[in-house]
Amino acid sequence: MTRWNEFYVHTTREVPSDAEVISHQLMVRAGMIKKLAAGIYTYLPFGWRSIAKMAAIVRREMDAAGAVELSMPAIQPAELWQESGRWQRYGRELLRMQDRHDRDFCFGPTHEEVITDLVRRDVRSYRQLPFNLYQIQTKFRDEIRPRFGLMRGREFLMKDAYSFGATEAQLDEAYEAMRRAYCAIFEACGLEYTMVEADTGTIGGSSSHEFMVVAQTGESAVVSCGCGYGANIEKAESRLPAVPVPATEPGARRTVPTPGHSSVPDVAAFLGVPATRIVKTLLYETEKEFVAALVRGDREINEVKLQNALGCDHLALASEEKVERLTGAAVGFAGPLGLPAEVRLIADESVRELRGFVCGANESDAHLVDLVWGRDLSLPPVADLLLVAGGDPCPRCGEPLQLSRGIEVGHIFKLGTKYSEAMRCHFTDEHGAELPMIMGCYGLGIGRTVAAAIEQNHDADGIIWPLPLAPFEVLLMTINATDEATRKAADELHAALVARGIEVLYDDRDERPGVKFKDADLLGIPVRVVVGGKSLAAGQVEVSRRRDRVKEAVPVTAGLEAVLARLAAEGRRLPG
RNA sequence: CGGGGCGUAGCUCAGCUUGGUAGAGCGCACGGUUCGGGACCGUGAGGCCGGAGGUUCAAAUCCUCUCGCCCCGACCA
Repeated sequence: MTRWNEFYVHTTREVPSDAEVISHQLMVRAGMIKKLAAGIYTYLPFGWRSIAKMAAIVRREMDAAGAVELSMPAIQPAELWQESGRWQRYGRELLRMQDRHDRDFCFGPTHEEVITDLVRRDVRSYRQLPFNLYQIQTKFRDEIRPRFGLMRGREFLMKDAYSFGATEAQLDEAYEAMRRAYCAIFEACGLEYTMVEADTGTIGGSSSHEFMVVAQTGESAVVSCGCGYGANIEKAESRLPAVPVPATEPGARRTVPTPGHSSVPDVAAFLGVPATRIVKTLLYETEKEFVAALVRGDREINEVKLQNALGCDHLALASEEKVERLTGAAVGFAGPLGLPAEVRLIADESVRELRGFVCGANESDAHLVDLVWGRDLSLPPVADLLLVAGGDPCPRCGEPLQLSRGIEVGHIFKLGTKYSEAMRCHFTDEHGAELPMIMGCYGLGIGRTVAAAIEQNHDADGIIWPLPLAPFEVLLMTINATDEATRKAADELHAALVARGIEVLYDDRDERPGVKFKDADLLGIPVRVVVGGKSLAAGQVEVSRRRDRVKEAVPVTAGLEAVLARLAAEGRRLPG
C-alpha cells in the first residue's frame, strides 16, 4: 500500500547542470538518486525499489546457477592486499585509510583477496570443491573522473561471484554456468545486450567476456560481426588486407626534406605517397623503459595490446621534451632508424609487409623514403598492436566489422591460479598432491544495469520502465482527489489491485491533473490508471500503458481486469 | 596529474568588467480564481554571495590563499 503522499518521492522539472546523459538526468528528475559527493549517491526510495528489483533478479539467477550468497566486509586490511601484491599495484583508485592504531585498510573495490583468504582457511580437499560464492555489496573505487550518475560512480553496488575448483574442467563449467546466468539476467531485465570478448588486462587469466548493453552513450567501444564474433575494442582483432607493394623495386634509401610536415596526412600529401606506405612511430614510456611502437600510417595503436605485449604496468605517450631528447628532432619526425639503443622497438603486423616505405628521419623537418626491411634496417619484433576500426575485416569470417558503443554491465573472468598461488589457497587432490585452486570471478554492476535500462528505455517525457525493473507496476492516479466519488472509486480499485499482489503507487495528491500526468510520464511506471473527471462521471476509468500511451476507457467494474491484461502484456505472470 | 570553467535562495541562473542597501524564474507557504497534460492573480518566507585573510570609508564585485564541484585530456576493473 503506497500512497504518494506517504511515500518519499520528489520530482523536479529542472535538470541539475552536471547531469549529461539521459539516464542520469531522468534518475535525478524522477527522484531516484541524490548526489552527496562526486560519484557518491543516495538511493532514494523510488530508485531503491528498482535497485532491489534488479538485485532480486540477480539473486534468483545466481541461486539457480548454483552459486551461494554471502556478504564480506567492505573494509579490508592492507595485509591481504600486500600479500596479493595489489597494495602497490592498484594505485590511487584504491581508497586507503587507517584506523586509530595507524593500521592500513582500504575500502574494497573488489574482493578477490578477502574471498581467497576466507576459502584457504576453510577448504582443504578436492572433495570440498567446486563451489561458487557471491555477494551483492557496496564497492568503492576512487575513479579519477566519476560521471554519468550511477553509470560511473565511485561508490556503487556490484554483484561479485568467485568460483573455486580443482580442475580446469570445473572452472570451465562454472564459467559457462555464469555465462548462462548473465544471459538470463539481462534477458529478464528486458535489455538489448551483447556478450563480447574482453581484454584480461592486469588481472590476468585466460578468458574473459564482457556483457554490454547497447547504447549510444556507452563508454566502451565494441566491434561485432554477423558471424557471431564480438569483442571489446581493446581486445578486437582483425585481418587487414595487404597493401599492394609498388611494382618497381624501391630505389636506395634517401632523406628528403619535409619542412613543417609532421603529421601522417601532411607527409602523405606532401610526398605524394599513400598513408598506407608510411610507418608511424610513436614513442611511449613505461615504468621500465622507452618504447617506439610502429604502425602503418593510416592506423592507430591499441595501447592495451601494446601494454600486454610489453608486459608493463604503466604505459603513456612520452612527453614532448622526452621525444625531442630521444629523437633529436621535433615531435612528428620520429622513425625506427637511428634511435638510441635504450629505446625498445616493437612493430604492429601492419608494417611487416611494407616495402619502400616512408618514416621519420629522427631529424627535424625530414623523412626517410624508400626503406626496405632487412636492407636498410631490421624488422623489430612484431605483435598485434592494431586498434581495430569499423569496416575492418572480421578475424573469423572476413566480413566487415561493425563498430558500436555499449555500457559494460557484466564481466566474467577465468582467473586461474593467480590469487590462489599468491595467497597459498591450496587443496589436496585425490593423489595427495597440494595444488592451488582454480578460480573464476564474475562481476555485475547493479546500479549501472538499472541506469543502462533507462538509457535504453525512455522518451522525451521520461522513463519507460521494463516491467521487471519498474519500481512499481501500476500508477493509479485521481484527477480530483477531493471529490468523494473519485476517491471512493480509486480507493476501491487500489484495494483490489493490492489484494492481487500488484505493486501500486497511488497518486492521491491534491494536485492539478497536468502535474500528475507529467509526473506519471516522468516516473515511467508501466501501467497507468486514471480515475475521475468526465470518464468517472460516465462510470469509467482510463487504463493505459506507458510504452504506447494508448488510452482505453473501461467501466469501473472492469478496471481491475483491464489493468491485469496490460500487466500480462508487459510480461507479468499473474498468480491464479 | 595537465588544461579550462563554476561556487550568489531548495533548483536553474543574473549581478562581478566599472566596489556603494541582495536579484529573476521555478519551487515553497497563505488567500482568491481555476481544475484531463507542469494554470493565473495577490501576499509572504527564505541568503554569513563556499571558507579564510588582505586592499578600501565601503567588497558578492578587486588581490592572495584554501575547500568543493563541473568539463576536456591523460588514466582505469
